[in-house]
Amino acid sequence: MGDSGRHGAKAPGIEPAGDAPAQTSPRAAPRAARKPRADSQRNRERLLTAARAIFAEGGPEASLEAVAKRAGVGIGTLYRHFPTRETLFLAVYRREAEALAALADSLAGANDPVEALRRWLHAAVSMVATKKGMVAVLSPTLDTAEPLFAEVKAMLLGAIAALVGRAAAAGAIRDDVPPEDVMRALFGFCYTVETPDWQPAVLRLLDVFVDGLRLPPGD
Amino acid sequence: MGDSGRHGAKAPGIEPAGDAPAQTSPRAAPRAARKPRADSQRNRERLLTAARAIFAEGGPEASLEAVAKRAGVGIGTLYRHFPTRETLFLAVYRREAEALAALADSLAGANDPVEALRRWLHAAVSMVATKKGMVAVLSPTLDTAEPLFAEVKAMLLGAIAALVGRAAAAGAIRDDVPPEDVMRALFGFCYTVETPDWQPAVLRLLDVFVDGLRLPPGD
DNA sequence: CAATATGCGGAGGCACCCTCCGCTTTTCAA
DNA sequence: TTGAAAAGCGGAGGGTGCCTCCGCATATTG
Repeated sequence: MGDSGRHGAKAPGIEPAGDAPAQTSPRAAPRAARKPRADSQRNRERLLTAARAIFAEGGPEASLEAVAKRAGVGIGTLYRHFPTRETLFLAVYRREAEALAALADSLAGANDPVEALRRWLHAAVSMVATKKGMVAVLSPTLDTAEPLFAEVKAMLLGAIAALVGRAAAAGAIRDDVPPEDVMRALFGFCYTVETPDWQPAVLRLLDVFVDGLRLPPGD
Repeated sequence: MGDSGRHGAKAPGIEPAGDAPAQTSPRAAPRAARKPRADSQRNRERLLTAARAIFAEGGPEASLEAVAKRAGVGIGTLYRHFPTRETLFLAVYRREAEALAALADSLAGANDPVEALRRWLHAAVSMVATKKGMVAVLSPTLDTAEPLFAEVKAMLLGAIAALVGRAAAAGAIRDDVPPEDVMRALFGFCYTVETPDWQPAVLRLLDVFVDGLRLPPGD
């Protein structure tokens, strides 16, 4: 903890190659925003690919220097693109969260809302299956108010809330279990993923859990 | 990964101050086994106390050098008593597992076996509550065949198996959920413990889960 | 009290984290 | 096309933690 926040004001990471507002130069500075350098984008891509691979096999604690080496760039480059380990995680796993959110949308019109919830949870598990790091990354930060992850968390939470809400509105499941709890259950079940045969076990647990949510159809 | 297992043959840790068979000296070696040195025992105790405190606040990744410093001993002493981080964890948390096993025994005679299971799970949670490290320590190694933890794992698994077995035998819950799964659920729910209000949430989830295990009382 | 087994402590080698800054490459205006 | 400056690159370096090794101190024993 020495003198931090010195260079942070200048360029704390690079925009995700999206919509830069292109601040019109305020003074005698160069006219407009420059085009991002080609090598920068390329390196960013290589880092993401490398990180995905390294995290997949080494878990989320894997060495960042290994990521840089695998990407064929210097460690400094890695840190410039992704100032923290978390930034890198986020970039790697955001895509997965988007896919899950989309799936929830497509399940929104299902006939049996409980079955839809169950199916979504199963899908979430198999999505996690190939990205061993994802759970370990998201779980601890699920509630740490880490602003970076707010977006991913919100996407998943939104998906769950929609599914749970529909089922509860239909009177098919109890309505006193907040979506946060369902997410906690999902990630929790997936936590010990190192086991042989973990996947069927987790699916079974999820089924039990969903059964526990059900209400008798009568009412 | 260099030359390991060099000094391990000599004294890989110190006996837990229990029943040393006192190998009668085979050759012209000193007469009998010596009494363990007093400072050794004292240091071991101080290390355990320090570790409990450090792990409780810093999680299981906390610095072992911090533990040694807090205990007022050198880092070498720590490693002599507990050759690996896991050894230290084990020593710190074995006591908790024993308490849980005892509780399971005392619940063995309950009238309502499902309620007994539910109560035990709740108790496990509040036991974990004060030892934030315990779950994080046990979960990843639950199935890693880490021989050191086999004992603790077996204790907990035995407790769960007894409770689940009784309930299943009584026809009160489904019988196709192995005790390993229940343990996985328990630890999984507890995984994200950093949240405000995590405890009521976890208890709620466990209730839902137990409900999911139930079978209709008919049959 | 002397002898010796036993345990102590921390220096030191290694890996990783993250920052900082001189040099190279790319972009853009003229 | 060209040259200057912005943008980015790479890795040295300081810090921390892990774990080992070994000379020194001390408890135990006769």
